Amino acid sequence: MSDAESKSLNFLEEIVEGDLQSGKHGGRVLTRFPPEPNGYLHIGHAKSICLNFGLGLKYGGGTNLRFDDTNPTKEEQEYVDSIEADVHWLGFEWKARYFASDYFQKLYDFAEYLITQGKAYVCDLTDEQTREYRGNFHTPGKPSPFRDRSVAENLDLFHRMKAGEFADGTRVLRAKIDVNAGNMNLRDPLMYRIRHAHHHRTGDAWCIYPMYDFAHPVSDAIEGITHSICTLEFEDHKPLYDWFLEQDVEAKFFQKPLPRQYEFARLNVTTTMMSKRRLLLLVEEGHVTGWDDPRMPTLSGLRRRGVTPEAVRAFAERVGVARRDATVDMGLLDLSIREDLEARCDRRMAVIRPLKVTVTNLAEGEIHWIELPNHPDAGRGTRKVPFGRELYVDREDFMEVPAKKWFRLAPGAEVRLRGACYLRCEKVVKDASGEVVELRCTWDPATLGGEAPDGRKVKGTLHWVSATHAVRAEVRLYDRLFTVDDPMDVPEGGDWRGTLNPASLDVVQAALEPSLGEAKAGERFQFERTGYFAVDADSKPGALVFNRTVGLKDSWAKVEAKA
RNA sequence: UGGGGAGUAGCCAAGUGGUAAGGCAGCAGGUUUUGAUCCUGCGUAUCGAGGGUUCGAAUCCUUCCUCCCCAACCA
Repeated sequence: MSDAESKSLNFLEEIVEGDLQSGKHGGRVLTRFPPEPNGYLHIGHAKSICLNFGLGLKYGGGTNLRFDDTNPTKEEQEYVDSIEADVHWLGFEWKARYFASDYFQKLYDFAEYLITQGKAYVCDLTDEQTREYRGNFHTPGKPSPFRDRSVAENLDLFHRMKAGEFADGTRVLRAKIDVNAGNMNLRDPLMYRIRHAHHHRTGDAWCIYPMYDFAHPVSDAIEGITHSICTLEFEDHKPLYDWFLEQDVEAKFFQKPLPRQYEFARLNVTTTMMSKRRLLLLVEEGHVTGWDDPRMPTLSGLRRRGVTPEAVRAFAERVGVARRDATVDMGLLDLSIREDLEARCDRRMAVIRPLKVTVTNLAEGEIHWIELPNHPDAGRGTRKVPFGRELYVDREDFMEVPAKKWFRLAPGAEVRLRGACYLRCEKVVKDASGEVVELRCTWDPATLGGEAPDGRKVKGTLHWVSATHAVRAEVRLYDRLFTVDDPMDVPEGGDWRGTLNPASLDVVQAALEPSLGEAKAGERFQFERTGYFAVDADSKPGALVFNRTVGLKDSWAKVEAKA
């Protein structure tokens, strides 16, 4: 990173630094990450987490994890657990963990206060009528016939709502603001609705639940949040956020200065989607194996694929923070992953699609154990790899009619087998259907180790595995989940599911060098010339399973594409 | 036809009146027993468009255009 880049602050950092300088919050910085526990965290949330926790860390403050659990019909403990695990995995520690439901009593007390101030009223309109009265962008709203109930009546009704006297949907508590406001959020928004539902934390203690717009600012204020950061779509909720907090005119509920909301653009990434609802559909309809399917943009999916938290954080850093809608190329995530894995992974040889090679001038049973470095950087140790008469190379590394600039195996061509020797293809064996099933080759014993004493050069170096020593493993080759940049951009009447990539998963039986036989779930390797792979949770000794985390950059593919 | 945002190279993104950072992608080389990594070089971006203010504008004013969000008893 250059100096110029490291010095430029994003607009939120500028705001925080400005507040720090003016002493607005007495030098305090407290942010919060407020997920609703109704789904798994995805890469878009990662941006928000890195932003919120990053600000807390950078300015010596902290960040609260607060579950926004105000809707009992959608939220579950399972999601609470996964979210906590994901935040920890990403590498962040919250200063405190709260639930909006921790504040149900305080919220209720404040609502009661607003009623006594004539700022809130109980409304008996049905949801349909409420919508009608609210009007739309072009027509002003009409005041609810219940708008002018007396404080005493409102108080009584509100108490009885809480006591469970009324059925779901029969009454709501509304803020009395402005039924004609251009900002629809201000047309007497709902504060409470009746829901005789079991809440994952408060059980059956409540049958009225606060709405987000009421609960969120109040929760922020209770916790003493200084900067409440959310995404752009909440921008026109800000007047409401401020309105609620400003109604505490006697300062009986909150301490000043009040928290302030700031918005940034949410993250979009090509060839995937962040909609929790649609992600859920992918799971439910079986397009993926679960929330942690390695093709999912969820943190649990990325983790299972073998992505490290460091890579995700680096990605979030690169993506930046601004207020304009943006869609980042998935390639940027790939790059961040490769960059991280390049340094940390030991190298191994694995043949993804085995093609048999017989070294005809090598005696049966003659084995050379070759010592190979674990990493280009010295000091990372070595391991031994057996070289014998029967080998496998990747089918992709052989071309019967070589293309221009093809450096790999072809009839008569000589290549290097990584760490072993020079090898020349003498004969191609095909089966009845014409498919190439074996290459008969000769090696040059003088090149043992991989270099020719006579100085002759070879352009291609191939990975290989001894067939007699190979460890078999299932390898899951993952690719983009969708075939188009924006899966939602489908023609009229089309279904986004139609853009799902039918080849997003390719399962193959690979042949690995024997040292990989001991690989444990979670371990990561670079399979030389192929990509980065992680041992899947499904993996067992004797039945190994590897996930392709990301492929290596492939400049041959580019040459080929241009031809 | 209401309210709120945003428009800087293919994708992100700095810049806040003094004459356009950086990253990614792309292109061209070099090193290389991974066509990986690494290294070097390469961009005149009508700063959405027009008009204006100014010695000077991506930055100020003005008109216009385009895109995004808002009419859940969701968050």
